[in-house]
Amino acid sequence: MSETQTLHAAFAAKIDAVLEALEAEAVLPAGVSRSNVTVEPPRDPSHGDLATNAAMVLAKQAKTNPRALAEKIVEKLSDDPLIDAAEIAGPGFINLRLANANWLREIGTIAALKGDYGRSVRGAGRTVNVEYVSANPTGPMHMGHCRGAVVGDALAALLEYAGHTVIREYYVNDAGAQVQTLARSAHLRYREALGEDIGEIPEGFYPGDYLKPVGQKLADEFGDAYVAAPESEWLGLFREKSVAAMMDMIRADLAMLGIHHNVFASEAELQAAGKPEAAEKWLRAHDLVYDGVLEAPKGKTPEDWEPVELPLFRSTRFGDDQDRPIKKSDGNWTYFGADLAYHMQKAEKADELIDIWGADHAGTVKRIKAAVAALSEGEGKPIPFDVKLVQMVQLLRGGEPVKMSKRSGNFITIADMVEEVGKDVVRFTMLTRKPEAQMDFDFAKVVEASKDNPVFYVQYAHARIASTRRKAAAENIHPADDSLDLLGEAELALVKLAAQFPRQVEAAAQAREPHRIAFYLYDLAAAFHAFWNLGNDDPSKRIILSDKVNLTQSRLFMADQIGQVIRNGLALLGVEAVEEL
RNA sequence: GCGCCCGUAGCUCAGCUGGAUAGAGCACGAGACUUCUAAUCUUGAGGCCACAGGUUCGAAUCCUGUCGGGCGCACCA
Repeated sequence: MSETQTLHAAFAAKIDAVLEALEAEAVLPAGVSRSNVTVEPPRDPSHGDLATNAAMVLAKQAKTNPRALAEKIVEKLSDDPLIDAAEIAGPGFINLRLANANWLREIGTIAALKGDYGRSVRGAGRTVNVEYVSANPTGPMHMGHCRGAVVGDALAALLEYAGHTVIREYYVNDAGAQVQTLARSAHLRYREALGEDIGEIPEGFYPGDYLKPVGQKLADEFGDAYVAAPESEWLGLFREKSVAAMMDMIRADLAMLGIHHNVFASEAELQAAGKPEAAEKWLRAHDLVYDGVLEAPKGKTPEDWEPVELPLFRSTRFGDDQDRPIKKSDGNWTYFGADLAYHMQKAEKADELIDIWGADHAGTVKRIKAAVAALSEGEGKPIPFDVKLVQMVQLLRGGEPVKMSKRSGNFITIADMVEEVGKDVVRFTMLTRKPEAQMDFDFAKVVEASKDNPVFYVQYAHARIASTRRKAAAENIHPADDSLDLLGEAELALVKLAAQFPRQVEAAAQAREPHRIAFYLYDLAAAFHAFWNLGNDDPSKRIILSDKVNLTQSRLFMADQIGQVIRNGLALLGVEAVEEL
């Protein structure tokens, strides 16, 4: 065990070694799968510090009963000096009571590892591409994008912390009809900037004021050169310029949330490089694309529906309800056709792909998963691919829904939100709910400085620790670790919870669920507040005791490490750890 | 009609990929401020985990069906 191995890692390894040994003794069959074995703190603390289900999970494979197997495991653990007691309980749990030295040592481990306490190598450097946001470059970021942006960003940070190499990617849909509309809308604003009265923005154009500066810039750059020119002369140019302007705006919006992507992948470039053609060719060669006619949609048949022959991808082979067109009848690629090629492109540089989508795209998950399965399995290296859907957020203000109208360009933007309630509130609130459940976001509630608001609660715990340190420093007492053995049960209980952080990181990363970190931090903060308040009833339990310098130094040192864990967790969520409120 | 997500305390939500007696916050009842920040804490009450079957040593968790809520169901993105 190295100096800086976390307690969690050490005991997981210990159990693993025992099982390995039992395998060598043929108590367990060779090559038995240990993936279901867990080592974790039991819910009920009276059951000890750690519990493992190893005996129950492996009993069947070992052709014995759980308790008999548990005895063999306990036998190997009982002479370990770091374990005070190993007991078999219930149906075959093994409960471990750890020597206090473990926890005192863990305080030192946190202090030594600092910002790296909780960092894991579990990901083994495997490259994961997380694609998130990918909002169309036709306007500012609005609320609909916010949750996916925050969840994707926190997930990326979490995976990185868990030992993966992470590519944060944004797919820029700069090739479809929507960006042509953008270009035409920008052309209107361009004429407006040159003094023309354009009146009401017509139906079918983007009406938002955010295009005015774009028009002005185009006017400054090109004068009146394109006012009367045919569309063919300016459409491409204006598209490029206005998309670039939109992306600048989007990047600025994302920066307000603390989000920065590594890669902005252009759909137009993807198409210019002939990637969709290459994908189609490959799929046709493997009989996964054929020319066929779609059935009329069931339930409601559109009036203008007519059967047309199109190149179809056999997504039904992979569980989709219908084969899906990759090209439109006008010869352009469908969104799906290009997206399929795009995923192939992402897979070239990653071992694993994750997409974060809004729930309104749920209907297209099957086809894209089918496509990735087809492309990667066909090439003999299946790429794990996951689409995480984030559900809708309903905006409220004092319980009343906030009205928005997309048509008039009147919607709540991310910039509005961050300005009103702050980045930390937006991020933390979005992360204190599992993404697949719908959520309400009430402007009135999230800014309340305590009640329904976990952000302040967690930050307050961190601020209290900082304030205590300042207060002690004024008395010339500073944190020190040379007499940690003065710490009692109350402190150790807190340390035990903090020691769970590395395990929480691994579990959250494996499940791809950053919200678990938020809930864990809430629990840790609650434990700290409770610890703090012990000093109200019993002054000897206060952290600062002027007449007991050694104990004070130790408590300060311990508290600092709790603060460190809170900082590490908040960093994963992209939330500031403040020194005072 | 079909697909996906959700349904856990009065309300808002967790529940660690199937574990031991299902947990927090708010609200409600009872308490703790000459303080290291009471922006906090202690304590009580509150549950047929939507419903019905199934899988097994064991289910809130997995499977099937029913009911209820949300989202989607073009060659749109």
